[in-house]
Amino acid sequence: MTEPTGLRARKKARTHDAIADAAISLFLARGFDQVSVNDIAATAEVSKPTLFRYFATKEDLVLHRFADHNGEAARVVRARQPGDSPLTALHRHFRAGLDRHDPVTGLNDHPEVVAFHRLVFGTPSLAGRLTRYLLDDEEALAGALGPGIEARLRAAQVLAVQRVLARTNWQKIADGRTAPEVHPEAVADADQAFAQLRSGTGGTTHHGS
Amino acid sequence: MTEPTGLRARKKARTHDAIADAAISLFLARGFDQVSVNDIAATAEVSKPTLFRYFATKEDLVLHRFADHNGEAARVVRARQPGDSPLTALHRHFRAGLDRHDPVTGLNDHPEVVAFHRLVFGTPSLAGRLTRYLLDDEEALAGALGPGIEARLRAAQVLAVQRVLARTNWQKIADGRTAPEVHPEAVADADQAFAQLRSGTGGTTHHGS
DNA sequence: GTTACTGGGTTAAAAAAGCAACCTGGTCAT
DNA sequence: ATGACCAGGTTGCTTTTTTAACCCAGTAAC
Repeated sequence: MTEPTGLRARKKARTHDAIADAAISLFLARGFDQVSVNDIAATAEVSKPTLFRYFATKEDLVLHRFADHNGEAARVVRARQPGDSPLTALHRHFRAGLDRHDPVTGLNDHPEVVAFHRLVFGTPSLAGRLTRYLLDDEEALAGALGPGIEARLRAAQVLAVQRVLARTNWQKIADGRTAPEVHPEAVADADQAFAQLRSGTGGTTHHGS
Repeated sequence: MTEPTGLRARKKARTHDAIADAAISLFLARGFDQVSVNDIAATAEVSKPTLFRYFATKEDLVLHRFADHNGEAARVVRARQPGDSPLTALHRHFRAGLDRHDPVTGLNDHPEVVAFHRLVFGTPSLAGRLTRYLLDDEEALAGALGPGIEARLRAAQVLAVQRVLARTNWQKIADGRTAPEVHPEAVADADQAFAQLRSGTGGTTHHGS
């Protein structure tokens, strides 16, 4: 199961990281629009075509971290334990993210993470493209939940709820509070949110239907 | 006059250095014959064919430092000031090497350099190949000195003398003395050696003959 | 109102690197 | 002596990267 660690793969990963690191650090230092892709390529010591072979657009240089999580909700649903409803699995997964202070939950007070979030939400083109990622995620989740309009609706609701939860947590962090301090509220909010989702669906859709 | 520093050239230089550094440090740690080229390639994180694209033989992994100086004597002669004899130019150059403790003069007491010399002279295949480098150097110097057998003879004598000087200096260092301490003797030895060379040739061959 | 620059993104060709398989010459068992 | 193995070095093929040139959109200068 171990993916082959040849020279090629190792160097590819390093190049990817070098580009991403150069991009993020330049963006954080000077702002998204004040950095050209040429600057990034130069800093990462790769050519421009190489940069675009690793990242399709300038925005993706920032958003690949979210892209890595793409389809995660769908995966969680598909990999859930027999007997668990999709919502239960998603709830557990979000809760686990909270516990490990996963940045995607908004519950992370590392200065770098906070600055990163400010960068994303403070740059229109980034925030814009981020929503497109969410749409993909939503579509995948819908596919995992089943066919028909009902699944799509529920998928949209779930992701909307998660977005609000993350945004709420991030806001509290941005106001200067610490992650451990906010954690209990975040858990309570999540519990309430998922309970509300469940009431809407009745929680009737179980595995192996 | 600045040589173009493109990405390609920079990365090539880095790869070259990475291989050379990996090789030297492994050789110093375990000895020439106890290290395989596979080890070196793995440590430098390149493939074996790549290693051999940069260095023709395993020996060259050690000797490229000498190879870099290849043809130096010839260059010195060709670039000498008008009015200087070849011997004067070579003498001045050797003297300058002494003053800056250039490792090729043997007058360098840095532990790494000493260990490097011990490696070279203590490994037959290395010492052997080193003489081949000297032969190339000799041929180039002969070409710079002029045509005919006379130039060849003088070239051979010059390089032989330099080799003895370097070896003498190195021996004193190997005996535990410091480079600054040995420096005056080294200068005196060089002066005497070049004086002797001059007496043999009469020093009559001047620039712009 | 062109002209010219800048920035995001692409293309084609050539250099460089990786990989796997091979050749050769030694050494060491059986 | 035969066969297996290892180390130095090579070969052919594929993937990756560089390079330089280009396209298109905005925008500042004249």
